[in-house]
Amino acid sequence: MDVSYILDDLNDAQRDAVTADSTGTLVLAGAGSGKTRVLVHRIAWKIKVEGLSAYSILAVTFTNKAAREMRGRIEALLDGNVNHGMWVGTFHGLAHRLLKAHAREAGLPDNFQILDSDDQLRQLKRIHRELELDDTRWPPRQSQYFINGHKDEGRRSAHIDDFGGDHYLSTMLKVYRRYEEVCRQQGVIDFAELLLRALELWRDNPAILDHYQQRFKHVLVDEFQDTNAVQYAWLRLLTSKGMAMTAVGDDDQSIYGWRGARIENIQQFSKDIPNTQIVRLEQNYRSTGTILKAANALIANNSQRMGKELWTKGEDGDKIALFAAFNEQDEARFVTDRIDELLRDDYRRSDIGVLYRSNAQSRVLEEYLIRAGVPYRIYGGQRFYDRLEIKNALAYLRIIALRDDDTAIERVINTPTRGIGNRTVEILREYARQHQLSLWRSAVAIIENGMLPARAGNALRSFLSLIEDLSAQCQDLPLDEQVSITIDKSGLIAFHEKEKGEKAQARVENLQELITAARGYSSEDEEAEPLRAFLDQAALDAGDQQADEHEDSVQLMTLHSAKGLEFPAVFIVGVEENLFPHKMSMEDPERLEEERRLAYVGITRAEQKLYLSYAESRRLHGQESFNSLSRFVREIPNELIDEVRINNTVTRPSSYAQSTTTSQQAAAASIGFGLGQRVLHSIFGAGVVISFEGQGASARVQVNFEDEGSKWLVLQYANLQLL
DNA sequence: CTAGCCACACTTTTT
DNA sequence: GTGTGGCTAG
Repeated sequence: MDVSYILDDLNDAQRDAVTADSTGTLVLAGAGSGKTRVLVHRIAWKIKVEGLSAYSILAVTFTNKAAREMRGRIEALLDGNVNHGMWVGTFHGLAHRLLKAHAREAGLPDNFQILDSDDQLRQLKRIHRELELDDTRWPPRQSQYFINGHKDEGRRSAHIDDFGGDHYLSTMLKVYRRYEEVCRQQGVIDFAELLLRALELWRDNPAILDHYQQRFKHVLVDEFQDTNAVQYAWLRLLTSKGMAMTAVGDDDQSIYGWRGARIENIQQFSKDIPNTQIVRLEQNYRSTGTILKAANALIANNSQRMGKELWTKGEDGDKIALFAAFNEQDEARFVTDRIDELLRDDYRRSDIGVLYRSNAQSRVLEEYLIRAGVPYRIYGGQRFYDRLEIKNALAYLRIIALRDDDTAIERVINTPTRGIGNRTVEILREYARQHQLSLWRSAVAIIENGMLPARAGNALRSFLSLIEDLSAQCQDLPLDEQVSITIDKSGLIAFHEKEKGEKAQARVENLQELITAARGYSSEDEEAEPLRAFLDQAALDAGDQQADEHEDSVQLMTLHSAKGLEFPAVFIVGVEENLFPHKMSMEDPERLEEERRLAYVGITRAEQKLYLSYAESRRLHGQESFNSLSRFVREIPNELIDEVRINNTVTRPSSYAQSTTTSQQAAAASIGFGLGQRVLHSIFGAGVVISFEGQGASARVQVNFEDEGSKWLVLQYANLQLL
């Protein structure tokens, strides 16, 4: 059999990775080095050459998009049917599949529902109210972060020590315990729970684990640097009897530490698995030599790397353009002007990516792009199935599928408003709590008992019959008609139509789009009831296909969402201290390194042209601030950078003390300090002013002290002396 | 119970 | 600048 097509067109390192015969194979795949290709070809190699059955292969990714792409490419490389029986999916999707198959053993009801982060937060808000916690002192978001953080590490409330009643910990624990209880009662599980339960399912049921261990002989993991503790433990458990595992990842592109990703898992891998072969993919097929040199130089400032240096056979290409903007408007103008120039040079709009650190930065860019008549698309942002109107529609469908879905009832019992106010819902909740019933059953009981005032009772009764009517009408109809009837009869369409503003129309359109999505939906699992399957899929898939627009447009996105993408021309805007690296991440060296990896991700998105820009003065959240050029730019060798000179603005990127512009000078004069000014503080000693913001009494300066590191000081109280 | 007003906060995001 | 949530008047 001719299998040369599997290895042709691969470089030596890629071939090593594809054909490696070790128990553990760790592929350190640099940006643009053909990572997915290696994964797909390795699967083909295992099947076609080593004779492994597709049935015994498990491939795990983080996003549905990556899973889809992998499946598509496997099909393209092998003939369509060969991959039948192969498990390819996201961690969460596979966990869901396992739990559906073994719900009882996992301690879950057969019809358990997934609680997405939005519903989780709403639930926590309710718990906070129930426990009479003051929202300002105890923000529900914090509880959410606390709970998810611990679950990502595999800890349930019972595993956490409150150190003898520490106030913060014991309060958080109280919330965590109550949350676990409510979830159990309602038969819902959140995203972190999905993974944790799947792990416990295997850990506590040796027979089930054994079944999957017999089956999966080779496990492949994509974006391995993003795995958290539970995901890694799950993989280890599955492969603990010496099955092969291939992990593909890049420690330099680990940017999700804040949501539980453990970069250490990469180092751990070769320690845990005897006979691990490490393959480095360093040849880059994406970017010019200049861009790669910049990326290499930047990332070399991080400690504790596995070590890797990108190179290309291609040309050095253009230098990196650096523009010092006067303010964020000037920066946006620079970006739009250059985009115009690129478009004149026959770049397509979709060839251009504009990346920023935080979402708030997109507004000004959008204004200027609109003014210049350049179509753009904001990539990422709110997902289709997360939109308010879509979640409302799905809530109705969920109630139709299962009356006892409390989360869904809470969401739409008074949306659109129908006279069921807080008081009535409170009575319902109380009744439900006391009698251990779902909200739906409580509502039925309360009406029968006549426990409500006439008006509220009528309102509630009409809600119940609305659902019953809807349910009866939807019986046996095709999925899209069920959706169509539901959004119409529930009054959601009318509700959103009469909302004011442009948003109203978009919301109605999204609801129409949901019908289209339902029409196009077909479950892989033909046994499952279509509505149920559709709802599960909606919970696990962001549905960004729906949000796709097809007009050729410039792509705007955060640096995080740019990971995995590439563009012939890339702009990275706002390369300023305090913004990028973000001020929330500057104190902690590990988080600073993660910011640097984010910069590395950004730079390596560019194929040919890279533009960096920063603003000497920036208005963000209504506050004006003055920041210096990002340290990340200063870590790029000078000879790779071309300073753009426009309007007599000349900048020297390599030092803090830059030429100042009039506005900065004026602001500096008004508070008495400029960037680079040496000052003396009575306690902290000598330091240098590295940025400042605000005016008058609220003016603050950031000083980098020689001994104490950098601190923000309120000017009024700091008593700084000029040196 | 609802609507309208004001205060407040605000990194990054997938499932 | 924008969205969310709490409070108050009708």
